[in-house]
Amino acid sequence: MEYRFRDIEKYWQEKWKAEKSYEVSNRSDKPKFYVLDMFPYPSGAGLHVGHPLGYIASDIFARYKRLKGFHVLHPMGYDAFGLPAEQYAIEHGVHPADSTAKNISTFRSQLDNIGFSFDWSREIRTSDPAYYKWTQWIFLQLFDSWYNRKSDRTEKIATLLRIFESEGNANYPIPNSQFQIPEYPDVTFTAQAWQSFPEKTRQAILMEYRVAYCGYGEVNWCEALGTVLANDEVVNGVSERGGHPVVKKKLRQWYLRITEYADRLLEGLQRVEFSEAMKDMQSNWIGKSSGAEVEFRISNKEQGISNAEGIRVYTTRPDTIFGVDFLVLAPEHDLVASITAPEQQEAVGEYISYVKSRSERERMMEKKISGVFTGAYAEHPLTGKDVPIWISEYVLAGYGTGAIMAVPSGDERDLKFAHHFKIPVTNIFGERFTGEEAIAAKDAILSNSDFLNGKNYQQAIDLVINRLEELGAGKRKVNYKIRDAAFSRQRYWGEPFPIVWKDGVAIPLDEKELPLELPYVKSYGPGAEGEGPLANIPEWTARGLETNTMPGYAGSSWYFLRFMDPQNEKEFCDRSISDYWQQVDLYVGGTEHAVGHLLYSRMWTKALYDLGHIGFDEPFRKLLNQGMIQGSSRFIYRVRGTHSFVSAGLKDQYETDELHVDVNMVDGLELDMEALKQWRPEYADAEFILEDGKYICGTLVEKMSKRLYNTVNPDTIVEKFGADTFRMYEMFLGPVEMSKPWDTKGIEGVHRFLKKLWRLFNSEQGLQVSDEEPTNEEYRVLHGTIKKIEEDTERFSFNTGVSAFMICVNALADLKCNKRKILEPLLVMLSPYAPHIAEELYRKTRNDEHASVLTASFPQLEEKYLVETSKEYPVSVNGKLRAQINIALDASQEDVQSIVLADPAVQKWMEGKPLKKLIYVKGKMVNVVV
RNA sequence: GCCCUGGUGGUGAAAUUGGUAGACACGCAGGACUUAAAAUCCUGUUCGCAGCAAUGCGAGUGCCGGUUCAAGUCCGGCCCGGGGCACCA
Repeated sequence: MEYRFRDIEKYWQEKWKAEKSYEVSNRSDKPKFYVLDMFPYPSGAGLHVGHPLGYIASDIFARYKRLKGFHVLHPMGYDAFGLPAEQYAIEHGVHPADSTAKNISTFRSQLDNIGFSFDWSREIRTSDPAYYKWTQWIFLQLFDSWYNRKSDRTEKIATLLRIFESEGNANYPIPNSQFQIPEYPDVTFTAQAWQSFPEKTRQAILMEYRVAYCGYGEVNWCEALGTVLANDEVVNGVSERGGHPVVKKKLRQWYLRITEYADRLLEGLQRVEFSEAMKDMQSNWIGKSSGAEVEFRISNKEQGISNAEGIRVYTTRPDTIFGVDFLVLAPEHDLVASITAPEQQEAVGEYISYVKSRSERERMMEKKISGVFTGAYAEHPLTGKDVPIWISEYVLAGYGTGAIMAVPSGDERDLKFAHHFKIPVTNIFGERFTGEEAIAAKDAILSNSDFLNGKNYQQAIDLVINRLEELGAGKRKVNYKIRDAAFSRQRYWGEPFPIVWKDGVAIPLDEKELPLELPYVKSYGPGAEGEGPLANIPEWTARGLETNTMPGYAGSSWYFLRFMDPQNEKEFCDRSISDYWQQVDLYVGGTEHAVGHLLYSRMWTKALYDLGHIGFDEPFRKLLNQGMIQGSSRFIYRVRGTHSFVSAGLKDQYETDELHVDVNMVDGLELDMEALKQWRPEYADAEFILEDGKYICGTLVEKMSKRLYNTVNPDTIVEKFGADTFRMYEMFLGPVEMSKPWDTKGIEGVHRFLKKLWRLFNSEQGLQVSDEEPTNEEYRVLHGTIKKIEEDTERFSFNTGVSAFMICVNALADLKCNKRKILEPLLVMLSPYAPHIAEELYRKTRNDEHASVLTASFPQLEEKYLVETSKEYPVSVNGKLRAQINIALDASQEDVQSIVLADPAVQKWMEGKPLKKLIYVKGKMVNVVV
């Protein structure tokens, strides 16, 4: 009987579904294990062969853990809110809810084809009101919270109110916010003052503390998409999606105060198993640096402002303070207008408008040295000397204080600036500084620096900060690059905010009013200036409802919790259930979410933990990043202005245009010319210039994308070879973490392996399984495989795992072994990798309609079958392989020595030279040194 | 520029703590079965040299050097590819 994979796979997939084989309860005596994939955005393009890579890996691991006796939670759902569905709606008039539902059903049928063990009864969609009710609820918790720096926890606003009422805010200053609204006080107030504030002022002050807050801020505005984007959605000054230009704009926005969690987000990284690269990416994004804030008093007496204001700068190198030759302010800095000398007014004004005219992108592309002198001077806090104040675009308003002290001898950019504007440079590094290159190294010894002379960075930094603190001119300061996360989008297809605006005050909806459902609209056009489509709905605006919606990462920041208790209508997740499932033990997904989704969900988890809703503060215990499967594109070359296409090897003889063709029309490199003619009308009358009678295509590895005609649909692979072959082949391609181009060549090898396995059981006469007792050799093959599969699966080395099965089956085929006691454990081990064939054969060997590998256990390893009594050891003389000698495994060092030296082959190589040393590495080799 | 990765046959890749480099598979070459094809099976396949042959000798994991009886693996310096960050003071 041949291996009829289509029938087998169809049968088992239906059986699993009918019997709800993969549904899992929330209670068990077994230890738990939670395996989760980053859930997909259901795009219109459907799945290509790259998507399932991670799902297959996680499915193998989930199935493996079940066999190992764990109670495994392995759910799947859809990240269903997002921009592409809305863009599609604008272009095609299809409501996002409809196109999303359609896409989901395509995804589902594609996923079902591959035989995953997801518990579909737990499916969630972030766009489902029953789901986003709780997204809105969590938002309300964040809105009703503040971050208490003293306790280092998220706390209820009520505790802050009590503090304000009893002691004012002297001990709890307004968190560093870039969004202070001028008409409200950015000051400390007493308890009495608080009592006297009108409600509106109180609310405005509270807003400055809330974890989810609304404020005016510079945001990344994308005109083409008509929305605001988060920092991680902007790449090189253009939008990540679509590549549209992005400009800075001041708008009213919702934010998450993730900056308050920066230290805990860093600390938490030490407690999770993420790759070093991932941890680095997150730490760099958070960008913690420590240094000092130093105040320079303005000394330009003629302007009469010397008494009040000073310029605060942030520096990580306060030790170089004696090398300060000038200060530089960001052009947007608040003090620029007030300190500029009359004679410089015009130049400064011109410079500021020049900077405004430059887009973010231009600024990044061409790093020009530019700037202008303000005419003002500051007083050096230690030397009292006058220091000129400049403005330049290389100083960013958003980082530190928006002002720097420039030390040209210690900083490359400052030196270039000094050279460009011919500002004299003070040398504080003695001979080491030649004037050509700045000395940034921390081991440099300071000179020309008063009390810091002869000191290095380590020694000087404490001395100088202490001195500055004594003088009241500076203090220790930690800075972060991370910004509060923009949390609102001027879009339709997202969660509505459960917020009503009344006289400029944000009032949360009552919990009972949730979910606040997204209204059905006919037009998705933007509202007035910076407002979303919801602003066009009279009933919506009449209630004063917020017209922005939440960003894509809102729903995905907590979905792993909802999977634990997906149908709960009373809570987002029952505490006793989340106490059972705890963290996700294995989280599988791509690296593209390193600084977006992964940071946000970590922050939400910490907030929910602080507020007592869950019992753990890191969502993901271990993260496995699967690589991308890239497309291997194929090109044809059209001779310019003709219908002739020239084969790749001859294209240099013509002037040609390179055109993508569908990879599915190309076998290896050879084009199916008939298929091309049928493909599109413009190719119907194509002519070909061939080499060796074939048309050879050009190739390039690039991203797998419909647009490049290099996508391969898993359905076609499954149709041709079966799901088991597909699963094993994706794993066989290489380590899961690695990116690699898809190449169908080679899938035959895996398919052959499954056919060979099938033949071990089946001959023309039907099933042939023997109850004979296996030989020791057969047991050795089995137990060697058990050991290997267990080790490989545990360390996610699925590619070598697949190889181990091949080696095992080859050995059993050579031994003509069809013994039940060998084959059954083999099938159990194989079932995570190739579940359909394993089930089919297992049931047949058991001769029991109800037998299933799903209720089996991973076979127990019996070490005795791994042990051999003696072994052929390689013997090397001076590191060169000279002989193979059979040595008993329990032989002592002395025995080994006499056996080895007695061997004629070894004697020949020693030729009477004295033995210096004999190294016996057990189980590996023997090395004789002469 | 900074940080993180990786570099091994014609190809995808193995080698878990330093211990016979190239497992496993693709491709290729030859053979068996077959009228033929498909399917299946067997043999060979890092490179060079010698031999009818089994085999022997030499070289070999990006390059140069070091540690070690022994290095793909550890250390130092360089070259190249991939990913991330980028006027972050």
